Amino acid sequence: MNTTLGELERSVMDQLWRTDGAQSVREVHAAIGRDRDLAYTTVMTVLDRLAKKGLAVRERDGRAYRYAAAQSREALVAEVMHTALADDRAERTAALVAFVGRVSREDAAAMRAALARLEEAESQPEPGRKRSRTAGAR
Amino acid sequence: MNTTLGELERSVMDQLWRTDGAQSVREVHAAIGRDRDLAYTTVMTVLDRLAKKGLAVRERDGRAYRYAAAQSREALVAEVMHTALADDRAERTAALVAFVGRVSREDAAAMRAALARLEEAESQPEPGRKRSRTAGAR
DNA sequence: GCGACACTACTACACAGCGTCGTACTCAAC
DNA sequence: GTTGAGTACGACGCTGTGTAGTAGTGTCGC
Repeated sequence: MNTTLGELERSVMDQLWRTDGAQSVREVHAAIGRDRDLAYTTVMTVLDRLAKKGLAVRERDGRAYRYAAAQSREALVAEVMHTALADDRAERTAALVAFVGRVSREDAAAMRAALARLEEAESQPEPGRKRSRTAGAR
Repeated sequence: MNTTLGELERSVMDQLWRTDGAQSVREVHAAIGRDRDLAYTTVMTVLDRLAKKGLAVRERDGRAYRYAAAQSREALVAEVMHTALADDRAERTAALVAFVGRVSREDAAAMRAALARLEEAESQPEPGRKRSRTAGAR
């Protein structure tokens, strides 16, 4: 899946993420159109392309379709970051080191916490304990 | 800077990274040409575009130019990963958590080590100690 | 000094992705 | 059956990328 989004595509995805449930083309059009003047069909086309790329999913609602983001924004970002990494072990490590080397203090703290939780989860593989854990999409 | 590379552009960058010093168009062409049959000027054009994008730097060498990668592969990967992250604090954190949540064991270890070194470097800001540290580009 | 060479600069063309719409077709409700 | 909302499909221009040819220019051997 090509995750390189254009500007309008990104705006539309933002709108999908901004709202919880699925939205009709008209709703997305209305929301996006507040800033930019776009034809209804333009938004429809973008939504259609997004669905074809797998970034959005759609469901029938009577005659119309309703669109929703296929995955949360953070999941997509994480995926992009992962695909940026090479396959080669040494190169992955080098890139990760370079990445970590320039994150902000807050970012570093967030990563430490996440890593700690990861370790914790691995060290006690009892399926009985129902930890809330990271819980992918919100 | 647009870091979305095409396939050939990526091959050329790989070749630049593979070798230490700067390379002439002819050298890059020869190296790339082992796998694919390309015209000399094709490679030259790509190298030129890469330089215009800031991904490669070139220096005169007599009549010819010699090209080298502007930054190490890991630095570029790290940059791509950074630009993937949003500006919004909460979103950054969420994305980082999602990212960390699906790294391999080795990746996690590498990140832990890098974070530890980061912390260590911050906790003792004595400028006297010349630590070798991560040493950005190689 | 001049021609052969080696390079670079400039230009071009096809194809794909994205922004942007228009038009035709299809149902359901009057 | 007419109308209105919505979808499907096609289209056009622009930009980026893969690919390469041709012209211009400086260097080197004779």
